[in-house]
Amino acid sequence: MTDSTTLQRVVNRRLPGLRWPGTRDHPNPMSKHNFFREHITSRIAKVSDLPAEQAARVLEIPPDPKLGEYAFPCFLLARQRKSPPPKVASWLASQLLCDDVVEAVTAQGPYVNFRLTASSLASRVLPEIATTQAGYGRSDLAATIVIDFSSPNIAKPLSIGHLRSTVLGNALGRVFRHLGAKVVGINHLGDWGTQFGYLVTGWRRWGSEEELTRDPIRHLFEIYVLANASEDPAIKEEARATFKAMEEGDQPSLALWQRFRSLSLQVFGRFYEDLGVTFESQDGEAFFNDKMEPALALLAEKGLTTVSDGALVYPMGPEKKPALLKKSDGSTLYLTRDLAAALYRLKTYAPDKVLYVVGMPQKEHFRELFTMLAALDPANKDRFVHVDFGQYRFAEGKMSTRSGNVIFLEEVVARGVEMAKVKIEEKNPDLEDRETTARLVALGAIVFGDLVNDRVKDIVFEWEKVLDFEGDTAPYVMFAHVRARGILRKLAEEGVEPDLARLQPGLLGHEHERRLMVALGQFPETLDTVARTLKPHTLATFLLELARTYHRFCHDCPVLKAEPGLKESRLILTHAVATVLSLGLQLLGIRAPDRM
RNA sequence: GCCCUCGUAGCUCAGUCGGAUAGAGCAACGGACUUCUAAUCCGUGGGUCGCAGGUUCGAUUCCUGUCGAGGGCGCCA
Repeated sequence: MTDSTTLQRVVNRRLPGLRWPGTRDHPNPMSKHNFFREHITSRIAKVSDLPAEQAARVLEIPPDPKLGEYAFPCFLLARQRKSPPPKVASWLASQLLCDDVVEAVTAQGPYVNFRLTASSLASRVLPEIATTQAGYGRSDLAATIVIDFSSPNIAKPLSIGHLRSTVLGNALGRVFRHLGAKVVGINHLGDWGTQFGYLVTGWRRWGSEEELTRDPIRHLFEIYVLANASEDPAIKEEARATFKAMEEGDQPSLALWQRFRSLSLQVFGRFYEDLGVTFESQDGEAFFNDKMEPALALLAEKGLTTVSDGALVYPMGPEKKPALLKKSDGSTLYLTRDLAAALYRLKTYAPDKVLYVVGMPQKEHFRELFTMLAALDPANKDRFVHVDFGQYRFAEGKMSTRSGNVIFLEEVVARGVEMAKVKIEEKNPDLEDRETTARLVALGAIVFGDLVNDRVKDIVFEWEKVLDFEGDTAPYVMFAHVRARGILRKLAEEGVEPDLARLQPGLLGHEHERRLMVALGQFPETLDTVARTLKPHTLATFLLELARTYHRFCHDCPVLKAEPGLKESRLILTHAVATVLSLGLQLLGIRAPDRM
């Protein structure tokens, strides 16, 4: 019942700005329903005969908030009227009178700037947040979205490289769920292949129950490395034979494999729990073992495959560049498994979109896969998206598992937690449950430090940066949240709770207060941008900006000691900020502590 | 050789649809805690947006070329 055009319809109605990679249209993200925007553009339309829709398309946010909340560039209008833009701007400004929404209309060069009244800002934004709470910014995107993410290899330790796919997929899933989509998270585990022949062979020679209990992944990895590095042809031969036997259902070997798999899942599970990562399915490559032949048959039926040098290939594009589906010895490949998996997912979940959160190096692989899927069914054309991302590297060069210069996730977390404990000792030694808070802070810093970067870029790994808790970091955002919670707590002790009935919107006219409200009002649009671009870093930078403004507010605008009326109003504002900071972090997979 | 991505302050990065004097953080220097947590705030210095063309009233943004970095290119995943 759902196909990509249905989604596009749904998306266009609900989120006009939502554009999926690979599509041609560039609808204006800012045209999303927004009271202030509509108010301003409808008034411009009334006096200038420029359609409101067109005015909305160019209405922008001024570079300096001092200029106002919105700005209308007059270049288009100027051309229509054959008159210089600054002249048109001052004419337009003179035609637009202030009202209870717009406090000042000023022409500045070719722009007309609009400054909103504090009372309209406050009465539009604050009640909405107060009533919707953690549901603020929710939408009803009626779509099913499958997200393939994290997908580590079993029996190997997680490295910092696994972090990207995991946190990106998690954040995207959370945002889409918030926007109303049904999200199917899939951990497509690397749990099959010749490597497991080596692992089982190695285990039979060097395996130790004791070591396996103590640190399963480390032990299995040692064995794997040992077996792989071995020059002994007998080991190589045994490994090959073992895997072949596994494929044919050899019970003793499969039992071992099953055990290693579940031990790995247990270890990964602790990390996923920390990050609030959940999956609807953890079916890995092995699961698709028996689903490849039918998939290949489907392709063959349509005459899409050919045989070349004894191998089964799919010829790509006009140059017929072959994508290899079956080796000349008859064994299958990564692409074959992904094809089977994709078809299975289509059948099982009937998704509108399937996102693969996988690194940039596999771009070509997905291009091949998506081309084949589109050839099978034209409806698949825009359904599949490779959410690609850059790699972690050192300033000196690349990380490489083989040469051993990798950073393991476990170590990053451990050092982060230690660092956070030192910081707590120094800043807030009376804090209860320091272990938990230190963990939240460290994990937040690591996750945020990743997500704050545009995913297409490589990330230079530096310990000092990962362990930094000041400046543009998760702890900075968390601390703003902690300050807000502190104020709420103090006032609660006085018996004062945030109460919309006591909001006096006209009093929140301080520059910091205005900026806070503007930012809070932009939260829903920010979520749409994340969904549209599949780039959570927009939300991360939004949160930094909101936190920064709130820290300034804390510095200059006392709540407890404010006059009656202003005090209650600032309390409501503080509550709204706390709500959005905590919600925003949560959508990134980060839990915000109440104290730190 | 062909294809993909990136290049913005000393360093790490933002910059929305092409729009106003290109913004943060770190590092450096100078200020602000008897006050709701100073993991904070304020100030100073720091830029040929890799380079050259093109499109445009207007380009960090779009196009072409070029240089630099990284990645990919039939029997790995």
